[in-house]
Amino acid sequence: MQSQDNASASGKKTIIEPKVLKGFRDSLPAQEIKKKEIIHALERNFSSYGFVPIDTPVLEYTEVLLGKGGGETDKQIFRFLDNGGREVAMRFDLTVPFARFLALHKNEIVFPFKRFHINKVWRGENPQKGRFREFMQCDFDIVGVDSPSADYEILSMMRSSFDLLGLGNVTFHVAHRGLFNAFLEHLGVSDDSVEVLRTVDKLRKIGSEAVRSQLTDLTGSVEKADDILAYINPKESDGFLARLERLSELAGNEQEHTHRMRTIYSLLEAAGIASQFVLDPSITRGLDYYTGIVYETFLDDLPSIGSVCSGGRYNDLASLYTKDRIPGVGSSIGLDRLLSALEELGSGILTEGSSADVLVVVMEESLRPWYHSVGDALRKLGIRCDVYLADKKISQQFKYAESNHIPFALTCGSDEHDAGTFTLKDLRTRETCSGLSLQQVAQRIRKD
RNA sequence: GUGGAAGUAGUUCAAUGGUAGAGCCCCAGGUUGUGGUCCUGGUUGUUGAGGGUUCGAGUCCCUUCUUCCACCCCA
Repeated sequence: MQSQDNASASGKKTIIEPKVLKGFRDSLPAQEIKKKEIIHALERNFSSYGFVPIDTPVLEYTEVLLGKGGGETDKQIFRFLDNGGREVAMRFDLTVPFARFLALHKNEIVFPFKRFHINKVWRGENPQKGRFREFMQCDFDIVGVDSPSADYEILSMMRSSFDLLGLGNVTFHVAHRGLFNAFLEHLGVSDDSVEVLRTVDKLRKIGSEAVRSQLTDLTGSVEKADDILAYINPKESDGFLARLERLSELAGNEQEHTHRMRTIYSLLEAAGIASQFVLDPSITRGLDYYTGIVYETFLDDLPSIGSVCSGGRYNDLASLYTKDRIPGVGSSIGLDRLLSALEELGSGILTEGSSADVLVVVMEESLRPWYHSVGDALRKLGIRCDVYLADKKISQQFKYAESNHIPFALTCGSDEHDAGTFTLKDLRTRETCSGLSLQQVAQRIRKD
């Protein structure tokens, strides 16, 4: 604003186009308030399980993020030389930095260690529906212990998280990577296991027939392709345990992983939440570091959006950075995708994002000091209070409140000032109540 | 990275190759010790950007950017 004079003095001012980068976006208050609400709800839930928050730097050494292999040119990560000539990269997930974090701080951490991490990550891939170059990820993991209890607790926390977001209609599809690998070994195709896993992972997307032909190409055998399809397509009628037994048989009566899954399931049953968990052997997760249980989460009311929370057990994640073996199990919520799902489903959890509980209307400019003191008094009573800051007509002030979804207005003039009473107006019903004390005002607002 | 569609006011959309418009929003004013109606007036555009064809381009052609959709990929 101040620069306008300078600009006119020097003729035309050059305007810089206020654009944002491809795949990046601003978040306006209406959006940001909702996002923060979700995050707070999740944080409260995680804390209630004894999880603690951590953070890691946005930038890491490129070699740390890419790992030793680092051969793949496709890695779509933001990387550059910093001013000191260091090769740096922006984190593309929260898991790899966490592994580095564990290796570095393993002696300062008490295991089992339960942490959550909600923050932004960056990937340079092409943006499309629900996929951006900058997005929020929400990770929660238990490391330092390889037990069914830990596996169960992550699942339990996933369920309670969706429940408290008003998304009770979710189904968790779980499988076991170790069991699947045992099956592939039994079948004699373990050499191609990574490719097979990736192909199987596409089942939901490209369908049975396409997967079958791809598997045939991959294994060079129609029989083997059909065997794999038989593994990943369980009978509809079978329940969790019946499916598990069948998978175990197909894997040559595999015992260890089968037993683990049985134990996890019994924990889910004991908690009374087993019905929301489906054994779905087609879930593999494309990532190759998973070794145990893996899972993806689908909204029953909006399956088209895909998985909104996925993860699994990895028993050698930190091995890139330390000789110590640090087992872990964790899960990750795609917050942006979840938020768009909540909006599409019209979830009641998302309020309209009010900036304050009450607006103190400035009826008379001369009373402005008093209005400010009333605001302070209400804040001390725990009320979010907005005192109108400009010199505008009352109608404008009401419009301001409406635009910001502020539910109440305090409309007091000299009469109230002299009498020491307050008039509160409910802006939604337009009901006005006069002669209130400040405590009564706070009480009415709180009751809302 | 590959392919398809689309970009016009803050927003939603118009405009046979012939002067860029409307609704909503926004702003100012009128009326009112308390805003939803009403009245008056007003702002808003390098038609995403750059080039070309044409007497003339929002419209046709090329390039580029962005968005959306699909593929690839998803550590």
